[in-house]
Amino acid sequence: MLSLRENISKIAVPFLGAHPKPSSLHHSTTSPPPYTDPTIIAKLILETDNPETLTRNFHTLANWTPHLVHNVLKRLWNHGPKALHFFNILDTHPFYAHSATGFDHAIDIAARLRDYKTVWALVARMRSRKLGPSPKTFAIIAERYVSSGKADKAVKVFLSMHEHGCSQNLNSFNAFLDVLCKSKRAEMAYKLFNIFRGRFRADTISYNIIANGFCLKKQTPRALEILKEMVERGLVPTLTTYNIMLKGYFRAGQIKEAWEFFLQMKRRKVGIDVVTYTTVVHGLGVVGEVVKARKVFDEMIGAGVLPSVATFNALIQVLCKKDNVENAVLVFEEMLRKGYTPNVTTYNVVIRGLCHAGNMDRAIEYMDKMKDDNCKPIVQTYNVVIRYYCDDGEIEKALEVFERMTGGSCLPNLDTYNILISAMFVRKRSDDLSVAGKLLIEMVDRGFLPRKFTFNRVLNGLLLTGARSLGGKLDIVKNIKSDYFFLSCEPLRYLHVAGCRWLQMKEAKAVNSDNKQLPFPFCFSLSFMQAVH
DNA sequence: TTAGGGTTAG
Repeated sequence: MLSLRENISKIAVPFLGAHPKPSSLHHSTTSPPPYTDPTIIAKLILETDNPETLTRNFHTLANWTPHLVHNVLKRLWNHGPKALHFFNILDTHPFYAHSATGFDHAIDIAARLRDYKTVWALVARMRSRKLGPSPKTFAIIAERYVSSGKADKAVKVFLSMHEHGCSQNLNSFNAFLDVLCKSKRAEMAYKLFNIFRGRFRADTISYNIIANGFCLKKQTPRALEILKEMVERGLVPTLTTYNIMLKGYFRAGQIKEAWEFFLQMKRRKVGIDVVTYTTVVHGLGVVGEVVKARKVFDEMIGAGVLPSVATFNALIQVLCKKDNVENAVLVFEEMLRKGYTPNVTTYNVVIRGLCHAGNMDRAIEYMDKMKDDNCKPIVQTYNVVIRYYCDDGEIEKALEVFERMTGGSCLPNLDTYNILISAMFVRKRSDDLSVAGKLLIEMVDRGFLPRKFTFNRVLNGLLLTGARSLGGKLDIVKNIKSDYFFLSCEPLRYLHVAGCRWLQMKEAKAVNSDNKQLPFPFCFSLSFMQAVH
């Protein structure tokens, strides 16, 4: 039966539950002792439910460094609540004091959880310790606001930077424009740009950012206008400017224009570089011009520009997509022969190609081979393999890979949960549905907000199989008379009223007609339901 | 985390 990682063997950690014994600390000279290994520390945090134990152990350790803390937080990225817990434990450490980078990291995590109260509390704490906040801090906060649909809020954040003791300058202005542009808000960025370009003395970089923003939206004519304006103001385009435009044409599907632009760049001797070539190889490849892409790839060496790993990745990817995986593997091997070291992206591309060709076993082989090149599968690697197993109906194998993920200390992300939960509905087995329920609980625990669709599906599935409770954490109460369901999946509560929709309730309190709080599970009065609205 | 090239899916 599926254990869903409940039975993962506990790793031996020397300081778990007791003070470290000095004699046992230096048993290994080849690998670093466990208490300096961020992976082992992250595992310990994930597996320890007792906060006092963690606090005691972490406070007795004296070897914390910003670098170590950073690496631990990185590994806990997909478990926001635990990451913040860890940050808070060290914040009260008798000797260790968090660095500015540590604060930025924690702020990023809190913002991703949309816990803005914590975000601003951290900003205040940072300031009181004279660690910032820096322009970087505000770029992080702005980015999170924009990506959760609060662009206006992001603008306010930028404009209020100085109130938090952080000065605005051209760099922070550009960084902020870039945040807006990368989130497809080029129009808004351009408006702001027009208001402030005089005050901050907008430069080529500012214009490049805006032009790239329009290119990301496939609005190449707009991008060109911006660049024209730039030249009229006496600023000189750089190679980056041209590369932005080139990529923009390819992205917008204007292949003829892109090719013409590339030829122009060569003719005008703007000093095309490896980025230019990589853009062309990739751009031609994705529209199926594989032969031409390969020709450009071969041409660059003659032109004295060496391909980078990214160039190989581009070629390998397009061969996988528009040609044949075997040819892609040949390029992968060619790359090795030439002395290049593949990176995670290289492996991800090859693995995806193999999966797509139905060659799952070889995909797994490549996943195992990654460690030869000193890289480890990342969450995207696992997601690809899990997705293809699910598509093939190999649910057990998908779950095996999922379990292996945690064993390799890689935390699942929102995609992973969405892929797996969807897959739990194909076989229509009640066992699968309870796995879906457990996955749902787990993702909520880890700070991911499931879509209503996901919630509906899981709940309806469980109702169909007659399940009413999953270990007390996910409970369903059905009131036949008024036809509503209640689902509690702490810390979220969803209420389904008369088949309408799920309402998410945050910090909602259930009360009866005497305004007395009811214990869970309970039945609602109608007035309460309206109050929830 | 001051700009451009590789992973993800239509």
